[in-house]
Amino acid sequence: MFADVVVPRTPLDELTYRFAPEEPGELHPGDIVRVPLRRKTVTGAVLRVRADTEISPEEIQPVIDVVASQFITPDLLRLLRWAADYYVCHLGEVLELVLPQIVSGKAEAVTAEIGAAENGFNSLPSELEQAFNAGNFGVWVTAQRSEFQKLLFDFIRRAFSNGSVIILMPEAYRTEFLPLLRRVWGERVIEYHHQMGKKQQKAAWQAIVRTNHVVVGMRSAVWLPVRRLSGVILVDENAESFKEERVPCYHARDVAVARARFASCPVLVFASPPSVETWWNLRRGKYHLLDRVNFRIDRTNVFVVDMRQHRRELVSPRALRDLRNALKQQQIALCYINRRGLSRYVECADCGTVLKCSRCQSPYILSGAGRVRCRVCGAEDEAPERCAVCQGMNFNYRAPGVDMVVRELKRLGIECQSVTGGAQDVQLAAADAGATGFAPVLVGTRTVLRSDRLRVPGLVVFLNFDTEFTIPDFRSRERAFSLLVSLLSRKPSRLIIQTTRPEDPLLELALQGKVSSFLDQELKLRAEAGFPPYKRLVAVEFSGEEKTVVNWVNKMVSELSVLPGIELLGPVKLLQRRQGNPQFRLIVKLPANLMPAKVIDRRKLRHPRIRVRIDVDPREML
DNA sequence: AGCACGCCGACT
DNA sequence: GTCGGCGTGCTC
Repeated sequence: MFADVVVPRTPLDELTYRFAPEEPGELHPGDIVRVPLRRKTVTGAVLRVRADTEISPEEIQPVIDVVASQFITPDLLRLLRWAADYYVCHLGEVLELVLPQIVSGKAEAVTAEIGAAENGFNSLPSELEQAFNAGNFGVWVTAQRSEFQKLLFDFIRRAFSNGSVIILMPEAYRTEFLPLLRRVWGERVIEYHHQMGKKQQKAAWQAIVRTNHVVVGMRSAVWLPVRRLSGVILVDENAESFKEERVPCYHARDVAVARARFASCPVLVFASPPSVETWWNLRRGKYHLLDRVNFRIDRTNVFVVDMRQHRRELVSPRALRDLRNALKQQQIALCYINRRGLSRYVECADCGTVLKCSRCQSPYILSGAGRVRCRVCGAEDEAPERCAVCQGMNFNYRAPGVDMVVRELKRLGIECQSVTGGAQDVQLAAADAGATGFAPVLVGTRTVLRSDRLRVPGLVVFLNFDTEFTIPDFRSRERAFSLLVSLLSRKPSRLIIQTTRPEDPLLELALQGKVSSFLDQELKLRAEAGFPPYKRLVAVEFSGEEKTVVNWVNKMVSELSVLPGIELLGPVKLLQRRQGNPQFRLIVKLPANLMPAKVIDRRKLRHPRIRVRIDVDPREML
């Protein structure tokens, strides 16, 4: 008999080994086995057992022994194949996610045990209840926080009486929900994520694979080889951390849905507002909406400031007044700006000349300590005191960042501090403020908003909302809209939106809470332009010595462009980050119903001296 | 990914 | 005549 075995942490697919049925005992798909590979013994997973093979007998090695029988469940085996096909990677790379390094492949023998049956819970919406009864897959979406909180515990109870529940949520939600979950399910609630330290993570993994639990994690938890998956919950599908940056660059939402489909269990998604992809699935009846997506928004404390009236200012008089009031009342005030640093380009206030890089003529970025830096070639220089053309000494700082805002606010006599780190940073700053009785204005990029998610924010100022939706990226309008709507739904005591495009329908629809209208419009735009969800994008990145890469990319472009139904965007040379090899990025647009691996052949892209990285469903175009 | 093989230059 | 640099290619 022969077994097709996949070895984690290798860029390999199945390798065939032989076994005598009586020797290691009978082998099954999902077994964890030890096999010889080269001159070593490695641990792998059996994907398939069969009676014949095309490989010549002298090349075939025997299975050494079985570490754990039927450890990987059939639904997870299907997920492995799906993920390798979808994310255009090897099975070995996906298996690594299921059997991570920390457990070194030594999985314990497993006992299947069903969670304690629980009584006395409220019944779920009938369709969802039916799905649980019949053991059916389905995706249920809720957009209202109150509704989601009502459903959450009943969904878990219902699912947990049947097997394990995997809950995927960002850190900010975890700090809120974990204590509540622990109060009900005690020890059966287990955290699993990368912030918890290797030792703890290993202990969590071993407990989770032994018996049923309520698992709470971020994206990696979606791959856990739980005994029996009976429900998945995904909170805040717009959270950026659901997308993995390393290969395979999976999105936890998509993996969760695929996994639930193979495991035939329901998925509950809290999406406020839903993503365009989810909205499309709701519209065509693939997902079920449990409530409404639109919000009732109280506009009395929301102000849109037309910055065309205040061209030269970073902070409008209205915002300035409110920030001063907030300081006086010791209320938490947040200033949001989309960029870090001081300024993305500097121009002479007198003649309009833009400071440019001496080497490549790209606009210089003003960084701290009076220096300028080129983001294309990495050159760095002393910031000049005078304009080279007219000798003027006044400069305008366009497209300012966090540091510039801090500088400007301080000049205006506003106590403030920048927040750069994670959510904890702001919690700390807030706690600090509570202790000292003084709350400076907090200035930052997205984290500054995320931090305050769980409480009602005080004053929030969007300093330059334009940069949110004018970025040339098909997702930028969706991102800007969801940022605004999720903030509005948290009802800040006062919100100021500074923009030079107050008439943009995006703003009006957000301020009216008309989520469905916006998403419908967005779907129309995506359909017309041929973007997701109507098309699928795959980014292929090449890096290496410039000349070699250019030649190779051109060759790949000519090979890919002849394929039917394929459209190529680029290639584009990416802005260089510090020193290193130049990177080129090619975006392949394919029909949404095609599996990427059916079109993109990894082996053909390979080149000995070029690093190739494939990102399916990239988050950004650049 | 690792790891061996192999073909070239520098050294005993 | 040997050691070791890394470019190339394979793993059942």
